[in-house]
Amino acid sequence: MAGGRVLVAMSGGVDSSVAAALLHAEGYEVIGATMKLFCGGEDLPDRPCCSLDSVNDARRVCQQLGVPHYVLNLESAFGRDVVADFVSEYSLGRTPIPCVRCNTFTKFRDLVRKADALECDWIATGHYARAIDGELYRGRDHQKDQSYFLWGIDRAVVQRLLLPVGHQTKAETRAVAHRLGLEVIAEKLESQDICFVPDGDHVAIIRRELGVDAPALQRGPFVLEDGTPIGEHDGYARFTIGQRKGVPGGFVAPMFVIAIQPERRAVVLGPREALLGRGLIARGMSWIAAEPPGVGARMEVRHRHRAAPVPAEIVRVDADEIELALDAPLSAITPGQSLVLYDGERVLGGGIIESGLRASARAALPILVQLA
RNA sequence: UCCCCGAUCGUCUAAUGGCAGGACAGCGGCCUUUGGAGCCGUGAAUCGUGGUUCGAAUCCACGUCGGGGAA
Repeated sequence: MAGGRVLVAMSGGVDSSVAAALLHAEGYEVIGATMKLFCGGEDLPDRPCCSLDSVNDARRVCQQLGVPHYVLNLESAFGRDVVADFVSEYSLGRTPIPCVRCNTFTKFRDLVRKADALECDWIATGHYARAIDGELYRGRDHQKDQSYFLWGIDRAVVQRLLLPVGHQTKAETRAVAHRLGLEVIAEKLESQDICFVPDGDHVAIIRRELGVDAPALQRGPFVLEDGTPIGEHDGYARFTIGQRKGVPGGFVAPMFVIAIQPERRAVVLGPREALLGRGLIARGMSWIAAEPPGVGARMEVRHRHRAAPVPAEIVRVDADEIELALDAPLSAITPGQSLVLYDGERVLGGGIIESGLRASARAALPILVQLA
């Protein structure tokens, strides 16, 4: 039976509540903490994430467990490290993952400092991933695996990380919640959307932060790869690589966004095959593995959440940047999204995708285009 | 001012006298701690007015709009 004091980041949802309950049952001295990330002081409407309901749910779970519960204000740091970056990336025509920034900077850096102040030995969350002997692994339930979002955690933090629900499935987590009498939160819905953009309208955040005159929100051309204009869009911040929704129709086959050119406010369209890439470059690498891989190393990589890992080889790597050659082409390699490298179940590290290396037109094609 | 050519879902287009069909976009659902994608489902059109015909998107007349043409 393990022991020690653990700070559990509690959102008020099922996963983190069960994490706290499991650790408490195992004999840890649990302290619950709910982060306040973006409300107070602003005139924003109700926000699910740090709404009173969420804080109250977390508090009620802590009361039920008989453990202390704190609300920690990380609002200014979150605004700087997550929201500002989010807006900045979109204005560059890239597609950020705020959850990754939140994990890297807010949850597993700033919150850890709070844990230190409270003299905690451990830090815990409700993520579906596993931390074992200072290494990070995918969640046992690959359908729920959230390791993709966790590559930026400092190696030293992984060594004191506890992720109890990562060893079970979502259904098991709910079952545990019922068994432990946490009826308050046992059947809460999965969180969705970005926490500070509850209605899914990320453009509204950009507008709020940069104003209606921001270039990313102005009209601009839809063009084909050869430059042929085929219409207008209402702002390139509304698009991401691989997107089909909102693209003009009338072509023989579906058209997708294959590039965004902020300098011309252009959204470039092309057929599905044009999305394929045989390699990619990523920056801002963070290594969790004890021994980061070098040139020639083979591994599996994921270039987006819920994508199956695919085999790849390191072509070039330096302190900050890495270039990979993929065994088979990947679709829609998107600047701003995360690249995560795996050795089987183990997370080696990750970075931010800078660019995809286009599959050659010839290599790309036993392609379809039906419609006789 | 005359002569040609053209006009079908939001878009691109099938149907040449016999139930207006498809693709893309849209909308809804599933999936999902980013954004997407994917899958399932669904609404949507014959430029107008007359005429011929058992029956008109289709043939005829006039009109409207668009493109082209030496008065």
